[in-house]
Amino acid sequence: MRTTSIVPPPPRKSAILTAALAVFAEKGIESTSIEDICRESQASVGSIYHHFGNKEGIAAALFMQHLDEYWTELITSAKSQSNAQRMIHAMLSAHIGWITSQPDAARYLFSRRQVVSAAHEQAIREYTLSRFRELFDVLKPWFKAGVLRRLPAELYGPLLMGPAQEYAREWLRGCVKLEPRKVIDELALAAWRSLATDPNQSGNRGS
Amino acid sequence: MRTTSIVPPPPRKSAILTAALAVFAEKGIESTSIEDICRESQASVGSIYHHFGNKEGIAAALFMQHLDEYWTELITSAKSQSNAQRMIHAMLSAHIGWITSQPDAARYLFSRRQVVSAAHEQAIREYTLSRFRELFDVLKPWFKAGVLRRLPAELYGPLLMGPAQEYAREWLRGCVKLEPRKVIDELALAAWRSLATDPNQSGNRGS
Amino acid sequence: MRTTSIVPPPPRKSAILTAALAVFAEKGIESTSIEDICRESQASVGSIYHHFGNKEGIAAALFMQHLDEYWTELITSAKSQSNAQRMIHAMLSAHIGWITSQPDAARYLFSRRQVVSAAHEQAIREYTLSRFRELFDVLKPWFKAGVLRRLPAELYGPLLMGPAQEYAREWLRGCVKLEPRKVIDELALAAWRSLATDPNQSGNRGS
Amino acid sequence: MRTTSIVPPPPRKSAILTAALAVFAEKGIESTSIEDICRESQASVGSIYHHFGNKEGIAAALFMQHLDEYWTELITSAKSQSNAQRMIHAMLSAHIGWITSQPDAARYLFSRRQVVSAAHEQAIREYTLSRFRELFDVLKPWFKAGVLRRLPAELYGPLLMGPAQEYAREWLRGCVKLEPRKVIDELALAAWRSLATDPNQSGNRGS
DNA sequence: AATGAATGAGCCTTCATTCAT
DNA sequence: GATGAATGAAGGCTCATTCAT
Repeated sequence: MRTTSIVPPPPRKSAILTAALAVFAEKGIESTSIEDICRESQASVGSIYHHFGNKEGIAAALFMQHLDEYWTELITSAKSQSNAQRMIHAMLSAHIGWITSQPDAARYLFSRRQVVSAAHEQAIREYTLSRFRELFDVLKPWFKAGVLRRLPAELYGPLLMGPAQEYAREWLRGCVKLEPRKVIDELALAAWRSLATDPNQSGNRGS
Repeated sequence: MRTTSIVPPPPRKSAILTAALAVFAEKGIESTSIEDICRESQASVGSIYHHFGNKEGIAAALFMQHLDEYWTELITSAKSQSNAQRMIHAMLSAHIGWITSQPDAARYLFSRRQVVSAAHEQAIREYTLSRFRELFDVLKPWFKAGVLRRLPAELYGPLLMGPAQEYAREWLRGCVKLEPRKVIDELALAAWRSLATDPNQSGNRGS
Repeated sequence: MRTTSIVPPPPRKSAILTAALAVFAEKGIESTSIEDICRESQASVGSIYHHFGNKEGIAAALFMQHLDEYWTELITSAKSQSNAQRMIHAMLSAHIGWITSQPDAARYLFSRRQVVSAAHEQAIREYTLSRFRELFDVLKPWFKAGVLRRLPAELYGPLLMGPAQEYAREWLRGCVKLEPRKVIDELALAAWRSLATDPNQSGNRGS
Repeated sequence: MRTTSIVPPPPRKSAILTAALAVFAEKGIESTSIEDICRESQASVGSIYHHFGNKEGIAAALFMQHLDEYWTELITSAKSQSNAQRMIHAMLSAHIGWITSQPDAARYLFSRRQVVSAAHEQAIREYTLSRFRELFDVLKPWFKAGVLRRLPAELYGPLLMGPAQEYAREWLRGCVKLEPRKVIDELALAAWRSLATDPNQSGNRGS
């Protein structure tokens, strides 16, 4: 009886994705050659094209995978709290945590405005919008209670995540010394103050 | 005697810069070929190399030129105010105003993480840092007066400009309907709340 | 006992041939990829290689099969007549008829100079020559009787079939409106006039 | 004073065309790689693309150039005669002569159905049609005089040139021993008999 | 200053073919 | 018999850059 006690090498397809992420994160999609990915993944050119069709196929698969993980973590963390201010803090914490634990994925998703094809661009936008709405539903009670401010929809993203994104971009580029962990509270505070009706309240009102 | 005693910039050279900005903004530096710039500028390959040495030469010249214009505008606007909150508002206003009036330059500077060569990268970082300090000097009185909060240096950028940058990126990509003008007050408020010791104060304390 | 004592051709194998003919006829052998044939035939790559060894194997099998059908029809039609002019007419009729009823096969055989490998090239040439001789034997009496002209051997093909081939090529390319049926008589007449000793005779002399 | 007594090497562009013709004629367009053309022409890849845009660009330029030469020769030869039968003979003679003197060009134009792109295909068809009409004008008097038969337009090409084309294809493939010169009279006779109202007349009627 | 022909390394992609299951 | 993952050589084409004029 074979028990395959040795874990089989990760199937080619995922090896390619892993390799691609590393190289994409380092040099960007455009500057990454297929050969780079071959070298890093130990796969042949043919194999890559067999699984992903073309370079953009890899980029898109990678993007969707990590985007999904990111959002899931973000929303999960929000749902785990029952107070507006803590929710916001949890999200910022999750955001910074995700970036810290998966810097390559973060670099790939956020650090550069990667040009995934127009077709995928659309899919990504729709996906993002739907997750955003999901997140909004979680926060809805606090909007209704007047704890969080009513604003033009397109401002929520920037106010909530803008500072964190700006910080993250710098950190991911490696030119920031300040530790991410020590920054969460500040970023969360900024987001809270920007979004709260009364920035001095703790957000417990309503509960 | 010539009417203009100062020799006007050679029309070719500036035509090339103008063309380059347009194409760089649209497709990014990497995806832009010299031929693209030829087409757009009506100049020949040789002409471009004669004036700029190589592609990176164009990119760098363009980058420094617009980065300088941007910072000058930002700092000038800050200096024109004598109240912390108004300073912050003026800066956000200048930021959004600049982006609105020069979208291509903004796209080139902010929308993608453009890879200008390592050599210039360093120069750009130093330049940015020095202008940042200049800006800080303008705000220094309010820090001393306790109106603005003392924070880790690397957080000021994100808190002040993060939301605006995040919004601008979206707007520059063309997928935001909300008018930039209508957003300034909110972004300024968010920055103020994030940076002020007491977000409810107007920032006049101290003067 | 099975109803059909002769094992029917494996459906896969013939499905592959059918698919290959369609694609070869449309794009030519060289421009057809194995994957094209897979798509068209619903067979897997492995299956194709199992049955035919390689691409050329398919091309050759297909070529011989249809070449054989073509010649058989041509010769049979000639044999069915007992008068030189009618023989020629019958052949032209068979030629045009075959092309009309099997345009893909005709396109494959005639429309382009398909490059089947040198090895098969030789086999094809020999086969063609032998069938040509067979055809000649049928016409031999009329040569002996002086009804048909003695010419350099290599001219019989062109004089007999040249106009029809030229017409067929155009028709197969789809840029001819004139109906094939209406053209047979003319082509047959041209062939007759070209080959007959006395083009005004009907070809009955001698019988 | 430099007199450039040595003839300057043919400019790159025409060297490329010459080389391409040789290789295309030998292996066909599809089987010819750009590298083949580089080797044969001593030009660099870049040079080729600079002048012709892509492989098809070379193919098209080559095709038009030789097609034009061919037709010009054909029509000129027809115009030089004042008798229908001699005209036909002259055309066949020109056809065979052209093929003999420029076998590579002939192989390229006639031997295989080369796939020049759909766009050029159209241009070629139109060009051919216009030259065909030109040729027709030369023959028109003999049609009016009843010396040449009225037939469906699409049959003239096949009847006039079909046998010659068929012969030429074989000769160009190198598998015909019969000398082209000795064949002209026969091909011309066949064409004459096919097209003449009375194949036994010499075509002088009317003059 | 300006032009554009020439260069050649390098990139993305295709494709026939093999082979383990 | 059938499947499809894997391979890697080869091809078309792009592009930054040089240089003679």
